[in-house]
Amino acid sequence: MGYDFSTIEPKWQSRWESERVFNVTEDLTKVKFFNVQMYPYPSGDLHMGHLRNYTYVDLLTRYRKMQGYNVLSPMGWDSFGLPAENAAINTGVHPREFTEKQIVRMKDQLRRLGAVYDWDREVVVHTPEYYRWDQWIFLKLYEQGLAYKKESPVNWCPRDATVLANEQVVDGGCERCGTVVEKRNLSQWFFKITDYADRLLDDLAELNEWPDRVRTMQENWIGRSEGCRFTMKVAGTEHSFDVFTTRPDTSFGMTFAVLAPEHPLVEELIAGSPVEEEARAYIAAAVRASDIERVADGAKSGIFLGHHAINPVNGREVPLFIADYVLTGYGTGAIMAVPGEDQRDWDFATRYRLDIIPTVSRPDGWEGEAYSGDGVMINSDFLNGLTKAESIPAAITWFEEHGLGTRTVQYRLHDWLISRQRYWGCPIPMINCAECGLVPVPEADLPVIHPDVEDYAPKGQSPLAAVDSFVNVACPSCGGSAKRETDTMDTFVDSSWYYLRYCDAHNDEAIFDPEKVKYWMPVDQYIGGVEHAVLHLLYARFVTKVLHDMGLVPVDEPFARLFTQGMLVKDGAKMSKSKGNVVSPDSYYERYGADAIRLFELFIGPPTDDAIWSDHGVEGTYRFLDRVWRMATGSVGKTVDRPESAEDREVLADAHRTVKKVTEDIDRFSFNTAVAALMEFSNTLNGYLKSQVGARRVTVDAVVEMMLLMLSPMAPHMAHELWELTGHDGMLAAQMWPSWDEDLVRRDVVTMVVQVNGKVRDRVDVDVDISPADAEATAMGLEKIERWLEGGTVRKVIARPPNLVNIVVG
RNA sequence: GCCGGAGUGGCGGAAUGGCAGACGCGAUGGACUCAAAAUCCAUUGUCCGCAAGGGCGUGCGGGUUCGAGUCCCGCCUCCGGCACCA
Repeated sequence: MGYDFSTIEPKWQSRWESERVFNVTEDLTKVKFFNVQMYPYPSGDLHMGHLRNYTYVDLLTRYRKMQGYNVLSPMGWDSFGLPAENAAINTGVHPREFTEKQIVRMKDQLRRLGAVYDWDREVVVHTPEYYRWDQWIFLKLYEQGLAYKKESPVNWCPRDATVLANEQVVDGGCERCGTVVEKRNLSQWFFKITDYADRLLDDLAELNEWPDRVRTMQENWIGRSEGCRFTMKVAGTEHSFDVFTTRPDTSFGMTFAVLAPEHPLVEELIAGSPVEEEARAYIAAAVRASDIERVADGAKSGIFLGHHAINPVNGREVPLFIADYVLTGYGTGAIMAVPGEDQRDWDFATRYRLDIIPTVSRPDGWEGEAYSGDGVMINSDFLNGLTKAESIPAAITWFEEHGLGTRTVQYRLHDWLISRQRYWGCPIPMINCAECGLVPVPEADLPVIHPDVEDYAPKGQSPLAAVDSFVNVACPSCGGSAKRETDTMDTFVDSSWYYLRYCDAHNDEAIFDPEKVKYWMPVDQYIGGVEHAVLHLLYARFVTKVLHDMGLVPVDEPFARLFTQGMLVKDGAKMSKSKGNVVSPDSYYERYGADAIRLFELFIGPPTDDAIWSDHGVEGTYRFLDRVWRMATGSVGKTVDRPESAEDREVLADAHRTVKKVTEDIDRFSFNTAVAALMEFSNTLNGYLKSQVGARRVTVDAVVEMMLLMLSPMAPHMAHELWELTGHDGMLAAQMWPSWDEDLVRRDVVTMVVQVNGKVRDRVDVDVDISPADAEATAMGLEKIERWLEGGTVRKVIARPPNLVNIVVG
């Protein structure tokens, strides 16, 4: 009977489901393991790149379960968002219908891979059951002042006709469609993530089980800078403005000052002035330009405002400019310019022939550019003679003592812009009343149901605004007529807390039962793509901290251990629909089956690294599985009953060594070498089964059993079928992971390498406990070695028994 | 520019400072077959040599060490992230 995966696979898939093998409840007698992958957007077809991730997650679910953990591995759908809406615009199919069809398809594909989940806890974002609690979270943030509406310059994608969060602007373009993002002044909803900037930064230190890469990316994104903020007066006026600098030590080198074109003071300074017209044109151009356009040419331009600012450290009056290299969104939107120590200021000063006064002594020969390195202070009055490191705090102290400035911390992180002018998202639960202003929807009125519309096309405001029955509402406060907020929430709000909902997915009284969250949280293993390093992973940490501060979640970091898998690459690009290089698993399912695909996904390379797709690879893992099948079903060699021989014992010992290796490899996420170890053992077993005397039946039974246990998380269908065929009771998934016997693993005789001057010249089998002296003697006595020693003097012998002896000859 | 990561056979990749190339793919030869597929066996870094054997070899140049793919210093190339962030 051959390896017929096409009947085996559906059989076990339905048994795992119908026998509820992977459905769990809170069980205080067991150690929990909360295994979560970043839930997918239901985009339809899964390709080989997706299957890699799903295989990793499923392997861990099955492996940890066999180790006795109470494993929760849930699944959900990030089902709000632009793709469904765009599909609706193109095809006229309602996003809900489109999305729900995709979910059905994807579930089917997960099933076909043999991926198992606790489907009782399925979370579907676009259902009122779920998004109701998005709205609830919004209200809680609003209560605490952590959600607010404000007019500010925001990123606008003209193609998707919606605003975007800073995190969703990639290389100056829209994360979704790539269109160059514009700046617009709009009134938008924000979450005040900057209140948590320090904690989000500091707590990264606790996340030891996160990849350094991700931690560094978050660190850079939060972008904490320590420095000094001080006020500068505009000479001859009542006006003043604040500047922020990380280099207060260079204040004596200030030779001009710059305001961002959008700075509020600019209007007052130019009104009625000779430069008004020129300045207005410059400002208009700067405001209109996208960020990348502003950066593009690299040349610094600006306009002298006809005013001077007073440098507080020495009273010097310096010319005041507007220039678009100063950004309105960072610091105070105004700078003191120190061309001697800042290259941007240097470039500007050179162009406009402004003074350059060095304040830090240069290395010999340094000229033609700004110097930002270390040195001794010069031209700097009371700072002269100090080093850069000494003079930064000294300068801040001076500002503080004179009441002119303060030590401050500046973040690159901005508040999270969460409102979107699109249809397919969670409605923001706010009402605008002419009498009462902004009024939150009372909790009892949640959910604010997302209404159907006829026309999904983006128009610069949410399509919901066209639904009169949705928009017009009685004010919850005064009862008068009022209008609903029609913007929807960024889908990253949905995904910032879904893992918490898994703990209690269908609670309709509360967002979740804190007791259940207490049992399951934190997520023990979180798996997903590194592309979420600063988006989702930062937002999720923020929301968890807020809910923690509210006393709802016991932990203040959601993900104890993070694993970011590499991408699957084909034809030099990440496998993706948009690149048109996807490999569909369909034909591979038909030819080789799910287990061979899974095994190849594991074997293809280190999970953290990108891997290159190879059409032949699956064939290799299929051959391996087919060989295991034949060995386990007795069609290879013959077995006999006889007492145990040394050879039998060695095969058993090898099986134990394999268990040890596979266990350690899975624990360190080295799945490719775990598979290789199993292949290696199968080669050993194959040779043993074909041995002249015949393999010993008891030994074969024992090692095949171990092999099936190890294969269970990797190639579960075949392993389960063979488990049953070889006469075992109970389902394989419910068995314990095998352990190994250290006495068997230990080798009595090992191969010792003998080197002469570091080059391997011979090998010899020795007792594992050989003493250094005996090892040396054995090595020196080898015929081949003696030849290498002839004519030389032995200077030194390094003995590292039982592995190596190195003889140094001079 | 700054911050990460990586460079090993024809290919994917292995290797707590101790036998470089495990395992797999591909290739070559053989067995089985009328033939093919499947399967099985063998070979497969490179150079010299009939062989025994030896030389060389982990991006480049140095160093530490009895011994370096691995550690240190200086480069090169590629990939990723951040970037007029004051």
